[in-house]
Amino acid sequence: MVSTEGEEIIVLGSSDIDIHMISDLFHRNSKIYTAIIIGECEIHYQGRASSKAPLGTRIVIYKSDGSLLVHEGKDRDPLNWQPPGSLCISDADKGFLEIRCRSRKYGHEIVSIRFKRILTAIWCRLSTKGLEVHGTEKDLVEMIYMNPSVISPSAKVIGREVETPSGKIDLILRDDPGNIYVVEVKNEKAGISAVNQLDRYVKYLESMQSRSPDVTRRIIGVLVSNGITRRAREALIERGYIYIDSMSLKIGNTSQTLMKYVK
Amino acid sequence: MVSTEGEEIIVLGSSDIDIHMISDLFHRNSKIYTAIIIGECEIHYQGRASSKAPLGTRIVIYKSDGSLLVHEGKDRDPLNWQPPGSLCISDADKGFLEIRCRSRKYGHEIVSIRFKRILTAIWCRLSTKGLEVHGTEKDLVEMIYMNPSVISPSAKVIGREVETPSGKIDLILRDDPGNIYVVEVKNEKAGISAVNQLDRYVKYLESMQSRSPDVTRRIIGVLVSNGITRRAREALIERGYIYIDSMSLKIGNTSQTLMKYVK
DNA sequence: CGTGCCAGGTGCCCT
DNA sequence: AGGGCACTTGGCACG
Repeated sequence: MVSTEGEEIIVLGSSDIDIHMISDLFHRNSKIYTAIIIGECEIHYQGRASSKAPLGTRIVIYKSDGSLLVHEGKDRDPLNWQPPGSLCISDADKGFLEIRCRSRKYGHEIVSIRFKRILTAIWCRLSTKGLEVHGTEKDLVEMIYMNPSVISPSAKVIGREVETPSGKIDLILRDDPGNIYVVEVKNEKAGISAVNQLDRYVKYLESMQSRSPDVTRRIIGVLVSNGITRRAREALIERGYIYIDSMSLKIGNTSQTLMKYVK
Repeated sequence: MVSTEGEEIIVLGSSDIDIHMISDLFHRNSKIYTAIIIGECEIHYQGRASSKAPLGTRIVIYKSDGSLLVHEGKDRDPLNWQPPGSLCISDADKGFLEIRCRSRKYGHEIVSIRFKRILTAIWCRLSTKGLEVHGTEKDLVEMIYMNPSVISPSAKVIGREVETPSGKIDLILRDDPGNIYVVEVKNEKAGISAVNQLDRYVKYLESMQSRSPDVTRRIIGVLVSNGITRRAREALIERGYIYIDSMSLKIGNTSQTLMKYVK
């Protein structure tokens, strides 16, 4: 058994493996420590869907927040998992370590891991700091919100995160001629669904407008995204909407306007 | 240094830590072995977005398929990562281990991990078997495809995965009276977007039909899903479409029909 | 807590 | 390789 500096980390090598000890550590440490067990195991999952993984060598991680991950030697995503807040019970019966993990969020979900052989088992305290990501869609919306003239020189923001029956509209602008801009922002390459989404918003505003026909304004759909697929662009053009590549905004070209598109 | 059975696994405890050795093993083993390093590190990410993680204790996993994961003590998803096929370069300069990982898929993406302290480092061969998941949407579509009478007693399948400008229609059925059923299947709880999607398909088929007005059939939107949100249900009803809970199908109640909804 | 929706989404399958 | 889409999506923010 290899142990370091006041149980900051506990590492059990293959020569130290005792499944009763592991099972014991597993239960005792789970509130504070993250457990990492590497070994040959079979996995059964039953819940929203179901799966069965044959015997294979995998990494099992049980975090102190109650999330369970089972990783193989490929892919970013775990082979099997259980969401945060799940409860694992380990069991050393019949000479094999078995871990059963129940989800709290999805009451009926269960992952069972049966180890045929354990190569190493580790307990350690990991940080839970998280991080801030920049350059996200929210930032892009914020940028346009602070500088709506990138859409049209005289445009002012008249709405943000506006609720509709079909979803929330990122931004609504109005320029001096009275045109209304419905702006949908995607931080990624826009596909058909983005155009559909924008279309819904425009249609909704048009239907609202038709209920009070005293003021009738032109409603212009604007899609701001980091690229657009061919079919999406076709659908956008067919509906008479406008596409703006987000890169042309990000590089600070704030003088670029949409006036050339508006007759 | 703890090593077992012909390098099936290599475990370096804190007393064995030599960052030059680790850097060396990191480069030498990356094609076959998955590397797991636990220690205090700072992380910088720059790519589609950007992030910076302060000093914290984390697990770094570099899989043999070239995917990189950095996990903290919470959440199912990694704090930082790099997709499969990425290339990591480790560096032991200035007394600190630094790992830089570049994505092939997103050429400009880079994750840099700078270790202040390493608690343990492990190399092992993991399986890459994957698994088959059952109970997915595809299974549900297949089930209805094989047994369309669950939608309407006389219904026959006349289309599957039918391409439209707004996306693919899961199933199209026709019953003896000539009604057309546009079936959208969701394996999860359906929200507004699902209703919008269904609405698009129906509208599209209606527009197709209006082009050839010799045959005019009633087109009925059907949403099959595992639950539905309140607003989605309202929108569905307002448009005159039909909701079927997928559970009522899964439990084998194949005699249940929709005739009560069809006038 | 339900609902809606973005995500550095990822992974799969199709053309 | 690009596109469309499901996912045991996860995670967050808001009513």
